[in-house]
Amino acid sequence: MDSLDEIDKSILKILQRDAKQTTKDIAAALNLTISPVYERIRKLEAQGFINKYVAILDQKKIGRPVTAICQVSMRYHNEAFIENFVNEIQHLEEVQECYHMAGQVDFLLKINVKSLEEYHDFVRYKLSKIDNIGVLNSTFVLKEVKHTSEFFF
Amino acid sequence: MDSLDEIDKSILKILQRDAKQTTKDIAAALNLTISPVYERIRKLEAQGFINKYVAILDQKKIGRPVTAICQVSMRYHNEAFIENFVNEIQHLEEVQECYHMAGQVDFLLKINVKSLEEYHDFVRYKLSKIDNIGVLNSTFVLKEVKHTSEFFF
DNA sequence: AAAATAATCAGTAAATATTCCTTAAAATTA
DNA sequence: TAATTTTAAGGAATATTTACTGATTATTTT
Repeated sequence: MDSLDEIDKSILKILQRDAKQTTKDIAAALNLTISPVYERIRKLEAQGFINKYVAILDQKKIGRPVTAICQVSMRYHNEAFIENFVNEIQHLEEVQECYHMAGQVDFLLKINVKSLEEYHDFVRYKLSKIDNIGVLNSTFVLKEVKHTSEFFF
Repeated sequence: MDSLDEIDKSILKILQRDAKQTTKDIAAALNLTISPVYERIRKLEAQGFINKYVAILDQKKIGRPVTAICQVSMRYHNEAFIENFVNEIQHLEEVQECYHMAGQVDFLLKINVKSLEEYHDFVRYKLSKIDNIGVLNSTFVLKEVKHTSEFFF
């Protein structure tokens, strides 16, 4: 089947915080031996509960301290324009997140760059080049109060 | 020193996509032996370029398909109220991201929940309970167009 | 050009991941 | 209820990776 019991949830909780924990460590934390924990993790991967394992970098340390939120509305709401926009966004490396929204604004984007100048270049030479963009509204993050990739259980 | 050369950047690029690649694999991709790659990774961790390694779960598969963007403005902009808000947010598991913003609105939050009903409960019984909240505006994600934790180089 | 420093290579012991088989528990069915 | 099937857990053996060492080569500094 495809549902999570309490042990599965505990494993996911741990791996969401620290994927470098060894099977041994996790087993010890859950009062189990290595084998069942190992098999459960492989199963969670195979069933698609776990998508991937990634390294999380330090935004400031790597020299990309500027985060902007950009809200975009399309001029016309044709499927072709929407599809084009969605496609173009995939190729823009500065865009970390992009959501098609309900409400006033069509898309909300989270953009990460080195500086305000780089943000300017991004908007002017990349984002604005996409066809059929109507309103485009940028605000900047003063402080990252919280940021996690964890889902709670 | 504390700056990244091209090899470091390549390593970080790889680890941001797939942290389960072995040192051997990465070494092969970069035409190096295991040792230098191994040492560089340890150094990148020690110097704080890499913060952590995490498992990324499948939002829908784990049954949490609703994402909301919630924009919050405070009634009064006292330091004490701000600090309190920031503190309270840390404890709310539904909040995946929270940014203190420049512009019209004080805070932008990304909330993840099981259902609209759960979102209602979150707003009514958790978020609204925080002192000094003025305006509170929610919009919902119709479609996640793009979402990555990668920083580009 | 010589000296000092840093990075890389190659090899090895220890730890971890992986496989396979056995046992126990739970659920299903006769 | 007992027998059967299914599922999860445990244990032991093997493969792989990690962590570390010392020697060698490249690079930088003076």
